[in-house]
Amino acid sequence: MALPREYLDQECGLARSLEIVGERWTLLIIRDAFYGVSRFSDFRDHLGVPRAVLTERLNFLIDEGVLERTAGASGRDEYALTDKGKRLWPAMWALLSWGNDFYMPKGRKRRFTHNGCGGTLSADGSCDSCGAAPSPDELSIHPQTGKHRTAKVDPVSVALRSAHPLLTPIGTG
Amino acid sequence: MALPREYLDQECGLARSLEIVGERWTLLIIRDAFYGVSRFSDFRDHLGVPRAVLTERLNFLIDEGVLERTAGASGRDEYALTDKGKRLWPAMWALLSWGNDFYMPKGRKRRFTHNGCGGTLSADGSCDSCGAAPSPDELSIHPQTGKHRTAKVDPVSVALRSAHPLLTPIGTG
DNA sequence: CCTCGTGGTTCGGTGAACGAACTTCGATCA
DNA sequence: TGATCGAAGTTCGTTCACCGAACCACGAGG
Repeated sequence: MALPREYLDQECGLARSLEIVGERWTLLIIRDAFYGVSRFSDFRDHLGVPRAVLTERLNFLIDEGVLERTAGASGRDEYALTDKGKRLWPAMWALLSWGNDFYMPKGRKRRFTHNGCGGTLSADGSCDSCGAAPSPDELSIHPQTGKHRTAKVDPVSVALRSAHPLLTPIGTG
Repeated sequence: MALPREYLDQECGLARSLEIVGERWTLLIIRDAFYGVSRFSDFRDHLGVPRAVLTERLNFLIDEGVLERTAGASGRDEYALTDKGKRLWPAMWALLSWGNDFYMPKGRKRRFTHNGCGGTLSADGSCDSCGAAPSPDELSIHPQTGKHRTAKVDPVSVALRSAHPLLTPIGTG
């Protein structure tokens, strides 16, 4: 298997999860999919992951039903989260939020807002305005307010410098 | 660094989190710490992780302030989660819950209950009885109801076959 | 027909993880 | 006192996943 050398006989949902999304790069690929990245070369350019690894991860996630591949317009493959994949949002947000709290300086955090009411997503995943726990398709991501250390020029980095709803394909050209 | 070969210039809380807890075994070690595992040999026997890797992970997590080491009674080292480590609980639970939903058969899931009211922890991290979102020190873990495929005999596996509050050292003798 | 971009595959090198053997140290036992 | 034991590592040779660079097949555009 392409698993991270399985976590043998750990009879626990966490071990099962880590066998699917616990390998290097996998959660960053899924994060980018939430951000609206859909094309092989965009994942590749934004993350800097080796092609062979990206190929393997995408195929594995498709096999597991986390992503699905469709032949997009102009023949280019497109990758998108399935419902099962979208249900990784709470885990994504919890990890992202913990990293924000302990490792990101104030001005460098990306902000997520609730589309309906305009509130900001707080650490526990609820909207600080209406109190609901929005699903990812009700959220938008906002660029960091601080200066960028290294101004990356790949289409995804550029697109993420303006506000953008989650799960909506990023304009790449 | 002992990092998983850093996720370079990903200016994102998720990438930062993964540099701390994204390496193989790390989240399982933290899970066991939530379950009350505190001694080197118990982590080792329960997880089956190589000694050298366990040494490295524990030291790294201590350096990062996720765990702390204390000289326990009888001279044995003891490891416990810090407050920073405990704040990984929402991420832990979200991943565990996703794995439960998609990969664990009904009878094999461990149940978590809210100590005060006796309610069961639901997928979104709230108590299905009182509606609160309990912190880990308000929770207890309950054994799986189904038959065990392989009856492991290490002290931690044995202890987890009966109900036990989280973050409370497991009796190992 | 030639060129370019996309989405790969192949390949040699490197570093991390693996299991087994060995070491150190304090407590226990004869 | 000397022998034994277990806990917590360290060392070591092998294996395996990840890495970057090069190569390849295909379709679109000129």
